[in-house]
Amino acid sequence: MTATAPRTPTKAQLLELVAALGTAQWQDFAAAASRHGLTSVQAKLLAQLKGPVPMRKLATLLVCDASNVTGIVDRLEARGLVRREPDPADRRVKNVVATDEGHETIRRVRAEMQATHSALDALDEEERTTLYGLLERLRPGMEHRG
Amino acid sequence: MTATAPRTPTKAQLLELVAALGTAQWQDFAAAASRHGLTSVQAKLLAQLKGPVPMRKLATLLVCDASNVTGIVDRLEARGLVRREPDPADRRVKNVVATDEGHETIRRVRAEMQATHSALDALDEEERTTLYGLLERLRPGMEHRG
DNA sequence: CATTGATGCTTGAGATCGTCAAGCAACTCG
DNA sequence: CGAGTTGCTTGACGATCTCAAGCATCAATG
Repeated sequence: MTATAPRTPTKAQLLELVAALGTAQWQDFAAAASRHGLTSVQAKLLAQLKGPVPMRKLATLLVCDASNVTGIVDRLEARGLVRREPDPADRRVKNVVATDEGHETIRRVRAEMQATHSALDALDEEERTTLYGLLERLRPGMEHRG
Repeated sequence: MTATAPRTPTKAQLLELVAALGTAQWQDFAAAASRHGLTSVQAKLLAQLKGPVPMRKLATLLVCDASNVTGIVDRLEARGLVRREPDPADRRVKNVVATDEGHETIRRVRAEMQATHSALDALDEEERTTLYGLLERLRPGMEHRG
């Protein structure tokens, strides 16, 4: 133990740091979205639309009530960023699809997350690989509470 | 160099993973807060109160308008979790202080973040140290946009 | 001391977010 | 067909958030 032996952080410290970074990234996202006239929630919904997604599925992904999704999609649709399309297999279902403008907008929001990008740029390839591996190990425990 | 060489993730993949974990942790926090009748924002404000904090400072910490803090503190105060105290040095300022019940409540919320805790438990000491070090390197870039 | 300007907090208006209860349409199964 | 379930919307209501306006206090200046 000479040069490279940082003390082991307590779980509380680690938790606090993870929380701080999560918050910082969310603020970064919210600010980028805001520059395009979107709220964080609207941008988050838009970010789910790689393809057609039923309203119900969106409620699950955003962890909120289905009735809430109705309003958010209403506003996005009014601005021409998404469309509601009938589902050919089930007439109850409405699939939400991002328009070209919608895709372009969320692409820009992601690109403009400067704080996050520059933070990640501080790591070299090996560090990113290590970080990715560790975060992947955290994921299972985090998401089975959906 | 033989067994341990996972492919380097793209920056986009890493970004997505960080976002997913941040969201998961936030949901975990919100759920724990909700069990104590608190909204996420109320709990987040409560979490800042290690000591007396002026309203203005809270607005800065929560990255929102000061008028917003007024309402949040109003509701916390109505439930006996915080108090407003006059600042002896500046009569314009009101310092917000957590009551004993307030401290106890936020302590429990933190303790009940099961998904987050069990996720961190999946790492051994060395991994936690490594993760902490990497996340600390990310921090500077993330927060100088406050 | 009086004036001017800045700062801290609150209030009110208005939009969004979020839940719950209720309702309608459509699907499923017996 | 009939009963129960599911998907979506609506309406009511509270919480969050911003902006503009207002009041009290502080700080600086003449």
